[in-house]
Amino acid sequence: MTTVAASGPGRLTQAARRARTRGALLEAAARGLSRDGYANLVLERVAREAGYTRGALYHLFANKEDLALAVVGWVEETWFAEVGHLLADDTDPVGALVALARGHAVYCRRDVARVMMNLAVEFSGQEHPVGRAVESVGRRIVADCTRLISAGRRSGAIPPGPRPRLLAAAFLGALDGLMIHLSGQTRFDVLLAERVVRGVLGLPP
Amino acid sequence: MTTVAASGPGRLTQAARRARTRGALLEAAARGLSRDGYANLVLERVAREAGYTRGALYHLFANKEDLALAVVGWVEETWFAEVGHLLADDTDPVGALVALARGHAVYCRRDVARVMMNLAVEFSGQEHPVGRAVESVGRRIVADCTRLISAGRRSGAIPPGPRPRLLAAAFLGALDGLMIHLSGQTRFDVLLAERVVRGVLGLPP
DNA sequence: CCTGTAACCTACACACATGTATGTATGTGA
DNA sequence: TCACATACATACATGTGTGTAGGTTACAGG
Repeated sequence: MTTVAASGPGRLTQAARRARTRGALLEAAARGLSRDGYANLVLERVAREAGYTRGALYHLFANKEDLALAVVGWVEETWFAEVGHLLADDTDPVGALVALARGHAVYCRRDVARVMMNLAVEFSGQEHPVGRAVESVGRRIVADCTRLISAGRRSGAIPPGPRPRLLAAAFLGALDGLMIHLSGQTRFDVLLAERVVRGVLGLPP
Repeated sequence: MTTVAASGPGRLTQAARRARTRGALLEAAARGLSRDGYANLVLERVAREAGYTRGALYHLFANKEDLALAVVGWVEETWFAEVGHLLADDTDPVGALVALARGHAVYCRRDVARVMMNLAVEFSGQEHPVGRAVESVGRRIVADCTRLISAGRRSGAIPPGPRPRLLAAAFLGALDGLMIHLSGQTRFDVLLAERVVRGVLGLPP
């Protein structure tokens, strides 16, 4: 019982405390980035919302940039775990793309979903590590979608048109824009997301 | 010739000087807002890009907020002059909406187009005069589109689905997202914009 | 010309947010 | 229980950007 360290009710091991604090700060930072973006994000507020001070924040993260990068990584992980895995199904490309759109719509019901879109817009055209990280995630998703669209073209399920790479970017952009403007509206989000995919791909309703 | 004031080559009347300087500052600010958004916009750089100093800027505009509001007003004007007037045509609702999408795609080829999207994202959920101005423009366009969609529903040109107000917001959101992710790509932008409209409205390709 | 006014620039004061350095309490292992 | 490391708070230094005040040049009317 030396390593477990007297697991009383309020007693936590160092690693557990660290993980809990880090998680709270990450979550608060994600909410903050969703609301205010990177430039307007003030670390004092992030720390306070998590129940700590900036001291704790700078103990867990090197700086503001490092914190934002951690949030991006965290969002990327959860997104791929909940939605992105649908992109692995190569047997039914159109079905997978539609499922992705529907899944993304559901994912976007959380406020955290705005993080990536916010940062993508804020850093577009800039040379900033956070912007690069966001773009990297975007490129990864675009690449997966491109593969599916190409497969759909070969099988004849998707009609001819712009090349797959461009179509994938267009599809994801339109989907993102849709979800942004529909924030809070959970009644028809899935239906509209599906309509957008089919529309961009040139499929009938 | 007292009022015209010796119109030599370099000689300008006061009002003309003022208008020219104001225009240059507005244009530089619009480019700046397109690139950096509001928070990251630094007035020193805006003034320098226009060929002046911050002194001139503060002589022409009350403050940063006032400058941004002027830019929003300017973009609103040019957009309605070039694209928005298409919304007045009530005889063919679907045709008008498609024309709007195509026109918006062309309009978005300019970098200035990102201004509204940038500011909308940055101030979404905030209580800021600039954000309110942007939202006001958005509401105006949504209202016009809603009217057209309702007309299309009544005439049977648009199939049933979510209520017109929501459909209009979805359509414009998807269109904006599309144009953002397609920036620079002028080869298929119009085609894809049209596909998005038809898709969201539930029309066949 | 010559005086007032408008356009514009330079210099300064202030606010605010980041990052760092230092201090304190709590957990960890011998 | 003692020495040490870790989690976290407080206080300070610095940079950067906005807004303002005081000058300088160009225009306008008598």
